[in-house]
Amino acid sequence: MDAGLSAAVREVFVTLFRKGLIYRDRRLVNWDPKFQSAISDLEVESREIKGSLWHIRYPLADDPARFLTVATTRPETMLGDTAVAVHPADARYHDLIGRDVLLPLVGRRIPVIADEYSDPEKGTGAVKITPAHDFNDFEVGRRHDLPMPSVIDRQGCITLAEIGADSDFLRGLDGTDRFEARRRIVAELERLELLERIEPHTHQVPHGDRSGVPIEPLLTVQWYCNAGELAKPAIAAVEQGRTKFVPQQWENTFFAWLRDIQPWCISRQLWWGHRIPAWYAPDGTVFVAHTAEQAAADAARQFGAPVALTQDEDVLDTWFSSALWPFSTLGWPERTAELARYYPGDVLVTGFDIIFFWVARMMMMGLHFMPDVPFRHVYIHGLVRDERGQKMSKSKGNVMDPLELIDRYGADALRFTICALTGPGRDIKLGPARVESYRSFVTKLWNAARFCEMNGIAPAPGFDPAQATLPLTRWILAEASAAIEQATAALEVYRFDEYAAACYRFAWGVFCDWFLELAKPALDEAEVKQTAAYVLGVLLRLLHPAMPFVTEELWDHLGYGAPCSLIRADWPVPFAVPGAAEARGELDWVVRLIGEVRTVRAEMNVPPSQRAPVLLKDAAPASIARGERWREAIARLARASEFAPLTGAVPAGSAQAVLEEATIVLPLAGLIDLAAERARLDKEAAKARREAEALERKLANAEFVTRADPEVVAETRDRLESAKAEVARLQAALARIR
RNA sequence: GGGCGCGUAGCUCAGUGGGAGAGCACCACCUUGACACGGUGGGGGUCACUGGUUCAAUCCCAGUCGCGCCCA
Repeated sequence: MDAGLSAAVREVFVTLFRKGLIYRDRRLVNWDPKFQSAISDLEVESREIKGSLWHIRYPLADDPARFLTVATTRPETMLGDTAVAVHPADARYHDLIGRDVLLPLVGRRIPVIADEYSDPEKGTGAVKITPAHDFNDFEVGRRHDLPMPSVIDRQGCITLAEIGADSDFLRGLDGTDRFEARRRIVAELERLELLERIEPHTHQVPHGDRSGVPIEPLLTVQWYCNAGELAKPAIAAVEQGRTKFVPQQWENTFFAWLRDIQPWCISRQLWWGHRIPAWYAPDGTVFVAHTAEQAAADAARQFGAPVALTQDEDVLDTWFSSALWPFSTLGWPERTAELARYYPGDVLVTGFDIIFFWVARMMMMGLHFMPDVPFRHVYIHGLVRDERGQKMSKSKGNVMDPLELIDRYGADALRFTICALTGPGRDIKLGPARVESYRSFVTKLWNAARFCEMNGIAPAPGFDPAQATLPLTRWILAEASAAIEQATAALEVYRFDEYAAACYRFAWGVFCDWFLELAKPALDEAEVKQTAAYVLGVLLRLLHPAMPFVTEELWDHLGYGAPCSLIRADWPVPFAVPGAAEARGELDWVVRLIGEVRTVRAEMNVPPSQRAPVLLKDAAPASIARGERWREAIARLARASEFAPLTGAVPAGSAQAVLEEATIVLPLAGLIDLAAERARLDKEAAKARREAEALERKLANAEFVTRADPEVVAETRDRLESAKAEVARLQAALARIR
């Protein structure tokens, strides 16, 4: 054990012991017969077992001809029965309350008691009470002050030590395994005709989650921590928002567990772990101290002479020391500089299954000893499941080895994939196909950077986005700034999926698809090159958390900084760009123009190799001017042989599309099927008409106009105007080719 | 039994009280000057169901059905 952490553990144990928050107690524990140790409630899992409900006749002590029939799932525990309980309101058994029955096989007289634990609906309504081997029975035993003899030992075998034996049958059971004992007891009861019937019964049986064997509740002396007391500040801290769960709904899970927390059994009978700092004098007096020497000194003072002490053999539950992790790792109980700097932490990232085990315990201990919350936020992520949503498990054989995925697709691809799939409060389904598709994105970024490098694009140290003069550069810089804003906002609220999407959209859909394409003819201009380098630098910084290796490589190689400097580079912040709105208006128009032309050509099956003029009819002078400025891009990206305003009539056999006030005319006589073009325009017009009609209906509704937000009404009117205008232009276009 | 979450395009999932989205997959076309791990375009959804609130519901409320998880 690490010396520093051991010191923290001892300090915590001694302090809590002296405050009475740690104590020894004889209670029922979950005993794992395989590991030969107590385990916590959380390490117990219920498994559904197809068992039986044995109905056993318990004769009345003073009227052996009459029976009280009890139903049980564990007949072997009957040796330790000390009562039979019936519900106080159960008329069937009313006259029996207070009388005794004779415990079969054992012959002990045990009372019939009234207790609400007994459920009249279940079994026979009469339930045997074995306080030393059942948690509910233990509580009943406490309420009625019943004896609590143990009849099963730590190995899970019958022991007669506490009940004695006066028959060969009983003596023969001593030391037999609990399940073998069950068989023999059932057989003996049957022989004695005390077994009324056996009913098939499916029920939940507690199993050790690691050992896989049925848990045996055992009455033992263990060390306990008063978790109920320590939980109060932890609950308050979350209620007050000093620690916040993300997603917030997990607070319910946290509260539900802490508000109903049981005494925490912290001792374990294992050979590994922090040994309990408690020493016993020969008479059993316990001395809890930081060291053996201190304990010896305490004992000597108390007894007036030195006495031989033996240290407790048990070790502490691993979660006891884990609970101290947020401060024990920083040197506590020393008041170190690290502790001052790093406690409390900002965020704990973990899975929901750890909320009970670790998060709650770190909260309890942190608040008690520091005393402040150990972290401000607890981010609960989903589980990584296989492609079909199955939990990965070795026995199912559906475990994915991350190293194997990394070998195949790269660490960046795997990391970005998980980031992109991590929605709020949801498990993720991961498979090779998903990783493969995001690998394409890594490659895309790599190729974009390679293209930049080939064109001599290199970071310009003094570059200032505010000095940009061109529509193209102003536009991409404004887009970059918006991407920074989106990515940052997403990360701040732990929306890793939105962060990944914002980066993906900007890098691929804007930077690669449009900026680089539009910049191609202008790559000899310094401002364009510098802007490209600047924006690529923004992208590398934005993507670095999700794609550390590729971004780092490009950062170094392209000269953004020294090797390994990207991780320390400042996170990009949004910036102002002069004339951004105008630039965006222009570029959006160009993109839409090219898009419209592409759509029409593709739908009319015009092959890209077939160039055709792009003519603008009824276009405003500003639109014509815009088109002139982007003549080259329109030619290259819209496969235009020329770009010009249309004067005069639309040539026969033209395809048409509407862009705002203008109609795009593509003279494609002989290349397209005019009937198909008419059908296409018809479809477009019908769509626009449906839209216009829906908006008209809405505006015709007086309630809508008077009660809806005026802004919504105005926006609806605008939309109706443009829909109607589009219908008119499409109809005009149709009329020309009829 | 109590609690939480989920049902939106073929798949995986975002989403918002007012125009249904993305990625992948699919179909068609394309060796257009980084990228076929690519480019361009396209088809595809009664937003599980039933009621209610509202001028307006995929979104809010109630219930039903189905799925998952936690606790007992």
